[in-house]
Amino acid sequence: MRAVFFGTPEFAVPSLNALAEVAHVVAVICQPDKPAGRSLATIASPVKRRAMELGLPALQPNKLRTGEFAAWLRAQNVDVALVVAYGRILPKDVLLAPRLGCLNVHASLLPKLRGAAPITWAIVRGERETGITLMQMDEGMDTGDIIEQYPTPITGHETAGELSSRLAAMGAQATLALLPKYVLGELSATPQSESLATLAPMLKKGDGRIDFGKPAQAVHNHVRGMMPWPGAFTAVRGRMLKVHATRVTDVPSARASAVATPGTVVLADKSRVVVACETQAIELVRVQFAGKKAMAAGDWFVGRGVAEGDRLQS
RNA sequence: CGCGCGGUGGAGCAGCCUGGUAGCUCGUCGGGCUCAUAACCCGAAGGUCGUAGGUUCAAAUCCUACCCGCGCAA
Repeated sequence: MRAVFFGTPEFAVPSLNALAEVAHVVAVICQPDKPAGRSLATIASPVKRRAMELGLPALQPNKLRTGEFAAWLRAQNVDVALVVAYGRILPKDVLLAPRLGCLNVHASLLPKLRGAAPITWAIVRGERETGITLMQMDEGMDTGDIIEQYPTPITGHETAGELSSRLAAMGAQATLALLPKYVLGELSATPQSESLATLAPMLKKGDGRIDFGKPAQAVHNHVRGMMPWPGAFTAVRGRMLKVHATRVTDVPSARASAVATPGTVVLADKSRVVVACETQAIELVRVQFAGKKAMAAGDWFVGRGVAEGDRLQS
């Protein structure tokens, strides 16, 4: 089997490894390197680095819609293209270039959570189950016919980063198990049911801001979902505060009578810091100020950076 | 040269501007108290103040260079 791989971030690396095992990978296509990091140094994407390790040629076209790229792809004479978190919409001529079209590993149980950030939104919305879907790509945003799905439960404490690792591994398993069969024509595909579709839009600046006006469970889901990127945050005493880990709890009965406007610190001692939410309360387990390292809530209190009655600005 | 912050006993911080005995809240260890407590009381150990130079009678504090950690932005 001859194939090409489209992908860019860490999530796609296991699938690239899997593809390299079951196919002759003619080329790896990823997004152009961009300046990143504190010094604005340009760093190669995880997929590009892995491609180089595997000795595979990496391409980083700036534009796919010129017709030029599709022509090049047709000339490669591949059976199939595997697309995993490439980060760009493929035009029709590219989709049709491989003999059997393009397949996509998507990190949700389609038609739920179509879009760029399915893992984050699965956690933020409190889904109990998610998974990966192998599908035939069409021109829509994650609207293609489904070949196979692998479900997995979402535990109550895992972050988007942790779930992402698990799903990336599942994507690799799917590639390993299903791609050869697909190329042999042994698998069929089923259209998605449009009525069940939901969206998982790309994360924007500020999506990480915490709203304590929601139930504690929702705040907890938000914090887990935004971890490690873009990170959940709020502000205390005029300083930006990242929230790394939380725990749903109740406002201690002794304090229940206190003013518990959402966002108010209702308990702060050397062991924990608890903030009122719309219902119940959220214990801030690990936090971080701009320019500082992450610290346990107890250390935050011991250093006198927080006290009962402080307000966190949602 | 993208912007900014920080590196002080094990932890989180103050002190630096206006050089001159190492401070605060915890933790640890020993002892005491209590039916009890992530409680309280008494005592103790533990620090080359990131590194290297410089200025000075004297540097955590002022100057220079470098190393490390981090936030924003991308």
